[in-house]
Amino acid sequence: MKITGDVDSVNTFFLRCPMPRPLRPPKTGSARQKTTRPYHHGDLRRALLEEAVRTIQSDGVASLTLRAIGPRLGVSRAALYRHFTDKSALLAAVAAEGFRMLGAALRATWPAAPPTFGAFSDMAVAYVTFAVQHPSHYRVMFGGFLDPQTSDPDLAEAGPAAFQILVDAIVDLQRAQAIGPDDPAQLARYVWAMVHGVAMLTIDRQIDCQTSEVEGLARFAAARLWRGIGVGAQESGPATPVGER
Amino acid sequence: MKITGDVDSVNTFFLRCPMPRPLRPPKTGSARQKTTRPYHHGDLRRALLEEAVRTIQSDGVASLTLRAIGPRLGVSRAALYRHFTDKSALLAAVAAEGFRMLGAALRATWPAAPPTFGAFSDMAVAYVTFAVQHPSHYRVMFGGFLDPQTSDPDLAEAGPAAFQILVDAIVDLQRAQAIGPDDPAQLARYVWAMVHGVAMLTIDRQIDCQTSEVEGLARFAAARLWRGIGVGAQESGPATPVGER
DNA sequence: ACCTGAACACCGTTCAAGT
DNA sequence: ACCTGAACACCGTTCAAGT
Repeated sequence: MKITGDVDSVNTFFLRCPMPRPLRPPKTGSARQKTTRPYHHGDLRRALLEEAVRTIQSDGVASLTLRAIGPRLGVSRAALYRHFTDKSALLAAVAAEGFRMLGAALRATWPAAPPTFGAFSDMAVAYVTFAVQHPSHYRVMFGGFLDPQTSDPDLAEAGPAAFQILVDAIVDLQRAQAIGPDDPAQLARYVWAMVHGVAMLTIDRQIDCQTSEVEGLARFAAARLWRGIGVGAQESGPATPVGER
Repeated sequence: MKITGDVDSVNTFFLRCPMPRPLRPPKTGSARQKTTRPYHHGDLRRALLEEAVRTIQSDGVASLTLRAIGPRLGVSRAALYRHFTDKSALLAAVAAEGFRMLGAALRATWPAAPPTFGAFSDMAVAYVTFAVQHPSHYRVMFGGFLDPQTSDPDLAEAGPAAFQILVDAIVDLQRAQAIGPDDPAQLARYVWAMVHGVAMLTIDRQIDCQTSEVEGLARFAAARLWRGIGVGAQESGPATPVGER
């Protein structure tokens, strides 16, 4: 078998993206204001969670250290263990928060009625956009850091709840006869895998990371997805969606 | 907006999979045979690489420790640094090996001629199957452990080479007029995101992990993908592919 | 109730010294 | 050339003791 296709194309979009990994922002004075609340912190749990997300955002999950985050808030390093039993509990809390945010973003795109291709496409874009705008949350949610079996109850509820929105949307579309009668669970897995794949490859910097281009790919994907699963699909989805280059 | 869809369905396939995380196999006698080669090891680099993959397979990437792997081969812990400059170099080597294996698996499914839906579907299945059979490699390749910018040259070549096979297949299909004239790069991103999504969600245990069911989903996805991107697609792809439940 | 400081058992990595 | 043993600067986590 001969390899023929345009060899250049791969180098133009695989492993390219000039955006540098953002550096930790300079420490502001507020990071050490133990003067105002030397003891009982207002909402230390919340503050620790936010500081953890901030750290992941700037340095990556790998270099998140529980030792550093307490002191950065003007608190001892053991203080964190009053609010999170261990590192995986902290990550589970980040993931649960992420699933809740993702769920809200998806829900916001879905109209009461009628379900349309436009709304479906918007939901796909919303999914990918969430991942691009909150890569720290997304990577914790899907980076394999969490034990998928026995996590904390908060996470065990938030994950499925977010996914259910996708299932519900598909059921809505089926009821409106906008898509065929395939097993909705299988369809949901298919659609989920699609948006998840785009999201993951994007935040891993393996496809374009510019927001506009990502939306273009998401809309392209949604249109192809629709033409694939739609009834009389050849004409109901846009042939050449926005964002194509 | 009211949540209506069958609530049960989510619990039946989100976060389910009884298969326990495999435990480290009991140490065999061969793991400590420093008697045969007390000094100059035959191919220590290769042995270290394999031991690392074995460790990731059983304990996960997170608990891969460079200290442990040398001694497990009957060698001091610093010996590894003669062959890999640091941990990320070791992971890069695992990833490069994985990309080469993946490339070979994909190439094997693609016939010299003519390109068909069957071959396209086989390639999708081969991609997902590779990930399921080599989850350690796959997670290192796509888990965000590697710096996508400046990795070692071996990896920088192997990754794009594997991806190019996908691009070439799409170009072949376009030349045979089996799929439409969309930008092949965009199509390749789309197809790649699809199989990557299925692969990732599967090895993260977020969708079914039984091999037969995964193949079913992969074939389902390939069929829907095809109906979406195929010319006169409604009749050229199988309406109800193998493995649907 | 919530926090602190010191401690324990780990890491990745280095380096003078050995063969 | 390749390997070793000890060392350094880190981790996550615990725990008696403080307020």
